[in-house]
Amino acid sequence: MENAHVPRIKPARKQQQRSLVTQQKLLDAAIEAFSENGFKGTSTRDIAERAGVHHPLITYHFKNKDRLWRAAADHIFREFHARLDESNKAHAGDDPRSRMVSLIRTYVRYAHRQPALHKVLVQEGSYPNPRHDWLVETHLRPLFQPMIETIRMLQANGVAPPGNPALLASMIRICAGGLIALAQEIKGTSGVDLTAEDTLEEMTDLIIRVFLPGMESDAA
Amino acid sequence: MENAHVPRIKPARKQQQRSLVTQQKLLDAAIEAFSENGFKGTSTRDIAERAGVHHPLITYHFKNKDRLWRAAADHIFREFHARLDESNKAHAGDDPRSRMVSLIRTYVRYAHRQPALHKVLVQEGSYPNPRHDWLVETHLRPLFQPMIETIRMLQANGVAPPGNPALLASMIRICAGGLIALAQEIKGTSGVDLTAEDTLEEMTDLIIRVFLPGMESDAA
DNA sequence: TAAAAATCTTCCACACTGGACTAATTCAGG
DNA sequence: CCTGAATTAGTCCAGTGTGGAAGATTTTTA
Repeated sequence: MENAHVPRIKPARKQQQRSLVTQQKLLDAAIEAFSENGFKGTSTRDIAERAGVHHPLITYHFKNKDRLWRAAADHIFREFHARLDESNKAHAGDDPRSRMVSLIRTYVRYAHRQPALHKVLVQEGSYPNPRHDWLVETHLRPLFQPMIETIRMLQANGVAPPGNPALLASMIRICAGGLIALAQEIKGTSGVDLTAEDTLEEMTDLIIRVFLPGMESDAA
Repeated sequence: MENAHVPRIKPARKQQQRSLVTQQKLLDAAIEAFSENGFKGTSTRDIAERAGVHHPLITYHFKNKDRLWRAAADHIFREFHARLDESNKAHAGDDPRSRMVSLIRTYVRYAHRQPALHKVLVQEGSYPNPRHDWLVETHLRPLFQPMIETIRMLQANGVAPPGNPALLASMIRICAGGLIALAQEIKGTSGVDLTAEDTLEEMTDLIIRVFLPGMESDAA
């Protein structure tokens, strides 16, 4: 059969279902492993084993360890970003303070479900390296700039305490994500179990009380 | 200082000076390396190279990688504890709020000089492991119990906001240490440079304003 | 159905790991 | 200034790490 008509340059076959499953398993395993042991401390064999697949599949699907790391980080942050957008849309009409409160709640909820969100950051942020730079450029800065603006507005309204808004934003973030990431340690030192839903709620309320002490003196 | 590693039997001869130097170099290098890449991610060869000594010397001076890690962590926390004691002694007569403020300042100052104080904690606290358990038992709990008590007192005085004192204490700590550990990232996302003295000062003041908003209504 | 693409499995080369072991050097104490 | 313990240098090893080659297998498409 010679159908030598227009030779399609790339037929582009569709990706198979099993491939997606394998990739997802590898991503999940990678997130877990990297968040525990950092980039250097994690072996591709460990990841493959956690995922229950043969380790050369990492090369096939993600090229190498570095790209797998980026894919994993990307996965986490995209997912988080999606939650954030949902939250923003749902509370678009609220007053600034309520919007901030929703943002904090969304953050806490996601950090609880996916502690790697913060762990990976700390693991890679401990020293200068290209992965961290990439993370800052691609995800962190876009996420934080709006938050800083919101804080600035809340300060103008007298809801948030005065001071460098970037610092304040970082504090809020680290109080939520950082504490959840250190849940193990906090349990050990003080008995407070941050994996429990009600303790999390308590923590969220405390963050709000501390960082947004002003009334929602909504006037504008 | 504890040099219980070397002489297994009777020290028929006293430890040589150069040995102490080597140990110190190894400890410093180990702190740096472990805080960057975690326990798993750090090779003894890397540590030896940073220290400028041959790697089998680690075996000679510290027996193995695990003991070197413990010695390094011990070094950091003992030093920190010493600073804390100084501070406590110097401000023993002050009112509770002033004592807390001094404690925060001491903490920030040391975390700035030795960021590994917090980095090592996060690196090892990311997943359950014997080193972390040891750290909690040996250093963290003894450090934190008094702090929680102080917070409780400040809450009674109306200086600190109400809420779980253990959570509040953890937040204060992580706002100081965690932010300093993430200085790299914060610089990248918001341009705020937490390695600069005056920015640090700003951060400290902000922490105090946020977490100890009440007047020092000293009455007792 | 059969060829071709996509996916998976089995292997290999080579670097790095923690630790053991011995030889060489330095230095404290007589 | 000699002697031997303390310390350091130099090698080695068995195990594990990474990345990739090449072949086997499954799925898609024609």
